[in-house]
Amino acid sequence: MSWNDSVTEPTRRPTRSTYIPPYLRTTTSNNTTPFGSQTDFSSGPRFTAPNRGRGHGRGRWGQNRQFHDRSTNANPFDLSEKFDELEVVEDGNVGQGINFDAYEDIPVETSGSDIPPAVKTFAEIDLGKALNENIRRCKYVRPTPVQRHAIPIALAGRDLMACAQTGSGKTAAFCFPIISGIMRNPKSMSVPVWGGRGGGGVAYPLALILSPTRELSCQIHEEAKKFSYQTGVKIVVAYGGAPISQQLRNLEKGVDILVATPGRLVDMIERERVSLRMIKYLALDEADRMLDMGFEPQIRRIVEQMGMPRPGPRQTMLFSATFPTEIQKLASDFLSNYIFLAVGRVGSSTDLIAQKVEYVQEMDKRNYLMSLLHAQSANGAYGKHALTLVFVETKRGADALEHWLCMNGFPAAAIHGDKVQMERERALKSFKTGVTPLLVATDVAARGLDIPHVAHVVNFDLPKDIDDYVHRIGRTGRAGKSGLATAFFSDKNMPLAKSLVELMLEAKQEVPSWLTQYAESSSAYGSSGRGRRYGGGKFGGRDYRNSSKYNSGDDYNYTQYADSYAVSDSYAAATSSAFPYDATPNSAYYAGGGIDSNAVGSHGYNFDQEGIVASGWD
DNA sequence: AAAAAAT
Repeated sequence: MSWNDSVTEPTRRPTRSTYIPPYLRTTTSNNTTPFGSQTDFSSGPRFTAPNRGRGHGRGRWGQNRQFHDRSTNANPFDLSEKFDELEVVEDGNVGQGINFDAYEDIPVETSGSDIPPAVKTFAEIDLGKALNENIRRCKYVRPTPVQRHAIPIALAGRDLMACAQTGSGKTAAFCFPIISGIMRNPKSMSVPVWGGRGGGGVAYPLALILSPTRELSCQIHEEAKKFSYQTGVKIVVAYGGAPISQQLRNLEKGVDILVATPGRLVDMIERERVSLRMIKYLALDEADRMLDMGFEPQIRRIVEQMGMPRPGPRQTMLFSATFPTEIQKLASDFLSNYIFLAVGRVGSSTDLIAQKVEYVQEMDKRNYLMSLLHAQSANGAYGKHALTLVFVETKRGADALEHWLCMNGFPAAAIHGDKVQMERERALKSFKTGVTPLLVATDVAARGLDIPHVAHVVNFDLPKDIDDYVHRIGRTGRAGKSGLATAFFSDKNMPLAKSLVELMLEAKQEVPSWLTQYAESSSAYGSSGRGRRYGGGKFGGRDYRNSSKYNSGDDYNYTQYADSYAVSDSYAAATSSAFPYDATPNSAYYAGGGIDSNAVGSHGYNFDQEGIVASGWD
């Protein structure tokens, strides 16, 4: 079945309010650069037009063109922040650092009608030459489990609600099909928006990717640029806190995929600089977050009231590591005959993250953290190769703890929503580069951010919601590497006890007996997060449509099975461009320079569970 | 109750 059978072919983008230079009105399908050869720009009617407008008029075309070329053709695979002594692994050695065992028998649940079968290799999917080349450049050898299932579904034009563990390659799972789909319809590909009198024209992106934080949008943009290198597919990012002018200029150069945070996008739509009329692909990253109480009205407005095509003509993909039932119900408004996909233990952390919970009184938290950091430091598990991310509850608390840590000789940065964007980015960068191997963060950093070398996540203040906990600890243990998560549990956290215990049991973690007792007594309050999963260690039943009161459909398939991945055939985790450090063997993480679990707390930790590399753990 | 997201 061809693409066009299942999805309405987009018409040519409107030209009423945009001017498309004649030489761009027909593009060939195999252009490897967005504009074809440079000679196209050596002459032509566009240069004969007088300068006008705001100085971005026709006379600037040549300059814009050059600038654009430089920005899009710059090789995105160069890693500016690569740590010196680590090298990108060569082809053939990829996978060396992956904990293959952890991905054996990974549970997979799919439900919905006519589910396209999963693939085992990228070669089985025809993503096209340019994308295949980029997959090679990214050193992705095999698709990750979520990619194996999600990509065929997306390529078949189907709507998708996908749950996959943190750090399992979700970004690529929705980017590849979008880029591939856009390339299959070269006629619809974007051309520069004509900057007319009174300020710019309207950009008509074909795909929209929304995410809940600015930093995450940036990260998705960076990833997507790698995936779309030399495909001619143009990707622009738009988010708040940065001058809108440059973002608007980027839009004028043409946009196929717009990555955005909601507020700035709405602003641009209201300014009539972006139209959603031509959107064919919509992806919500961290979809449950996007649809929770604070965000939902804004997202609903964007998706339902700002000119975007309806589900059906539009293909919608929702991704998250967690998907509460109530949110699934909300999300189904945006979807049409969708497939539900869950890879890994839904809403659980990966087995790669060792979770510890310490009982610490509020007043003792700082001292406890200090001793923990000293122990790490003495163990060599502190520094730019072993970053520690500390989550706190409030913005004020983040500033206070950052200050206190610095005063006590631990260079820390802090990131939260009260900082201006430049400070936020500076904090993140100094953390990533190891200038400050400590980052104190609010939930702004809880989701999606991929920071290599986060060896330890400390929940200085535990979140109220177990899902937030899942996302927070997911900042470590990424791309098949193991990590450590330590939580400071105080009396305030009683309501979380039950769901925390359930989660830890599901992840085969050792649960302290005091916590089990708390969980049992707190269950009297009837509170278990939203009380919906982690029960009985059984997997499945996550698609709310499968609960009996919803399941009345006839042509409805429900599949629950364990994907068996032979060890040697296991996946090469998302690799080098995004995660340039996979050459580091897992064991080395704990054996040298890593966290020795016995060194980080007052109690000896005796982990002996699957999924954790034994070395260093005794 | 907090956090995030436009100016």
